[in-house]
Amino acid sequence: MEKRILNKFLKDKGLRLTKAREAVFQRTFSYQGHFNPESLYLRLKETGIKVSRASVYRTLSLLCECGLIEKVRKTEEGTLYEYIFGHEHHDHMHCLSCGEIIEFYSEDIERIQEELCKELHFKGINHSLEIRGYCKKCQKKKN
Amino acid sequence: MEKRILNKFLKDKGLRLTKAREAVFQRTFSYQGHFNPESLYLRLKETGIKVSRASVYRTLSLLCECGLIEKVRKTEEGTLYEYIFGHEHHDHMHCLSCGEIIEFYSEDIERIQEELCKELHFKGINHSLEIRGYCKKCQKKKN
DNA sequence: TATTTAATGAGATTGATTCTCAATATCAAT
DNA sequence: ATTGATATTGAGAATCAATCTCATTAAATA
Ligand SMILES: [Mn+2]
Ligand SMILES: [Mn+2]
Ligand SMILES: [Zn+2]
Ligand SMILES: [Zn+2]
Repeated sequence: MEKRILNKFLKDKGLRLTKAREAVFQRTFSYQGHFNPESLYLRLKETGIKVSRASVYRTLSLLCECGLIEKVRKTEEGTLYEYIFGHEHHDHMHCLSCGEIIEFYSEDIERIQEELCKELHFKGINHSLEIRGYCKKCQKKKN
Repeated sequence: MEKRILNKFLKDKGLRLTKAREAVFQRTFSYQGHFNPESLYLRLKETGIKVSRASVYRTLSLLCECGLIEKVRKTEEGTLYEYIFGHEHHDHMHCLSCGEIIEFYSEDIERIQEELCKELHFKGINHSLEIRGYCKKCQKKKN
């Protein structure tokens, strides 16, 4: 399914489905979650697949363009991406201790945001909400 | 008032109130809003005040530590900071066209977040909510 | 003022990302 | 399958924010 989307996207833009792109795509898909370009690059390398960093970056841009993945935010370790195809929109809680990311969704928050936009004459396109703190596990560790 | 906080902070840490720090502090204060290190550095330079980039970065770290400013997020143009002393917590709408930043606050959203954290056994420390889209002005331009 | 120690600036370094460009792979027409 | 047109690749250079190094300078205070 994702492949179909990618194929159409590439064809429409006159781009080719090459081995490098295929490899990055597979690996991206295998994450089904959050990742950064460097870790993806290294995992490809480990597997013995030779794809240059440049191609990794270039392919991730394409995957963003066609809506299969999304930039989440910039971090100290580089841009965090997320595979979003088939995932509903959601927001994140981010554990400052272990890095765990908990996904959540609140209809109420979404609705209130829309109301606020209307009030302020702002045309909202998308948003990100990140709550930073400590996950259950890390709270226990501290005790 | 801010000066008093800064002074106490420096004294407690055995740090000195130097010209470079004073200059960065003044300039930071003058923003009363969002800025990045490079723009601050350039504005200092324009004014004929000689402070190195290194000192700008070092001083901004201190101002963060003592709670007068806060990192908002990393952008293509570097880390975005915000002067927060005396500002209540708020979130942002960010115009993708002109860059304008609209600040807003919703008690309801804050409350729901707390509820969600409780549900998910997450200890929330802080959060950021950014709504991206188009401001009133930029919506008009398009028509 | 002299002494001690923190702070500074210039420039090197790091790390993520992008760019360059010659070599290569892909595709479609033959 | 061969050819030709063109998109893609990888290696390494370039860029840019941020940090680090370290010799020199400035603050604090006795
Ligand atoms: Mn997610
Ligand atoms: Mn703000
Ligand atoms: Zn944790
Ligand atoms: Zn605007």
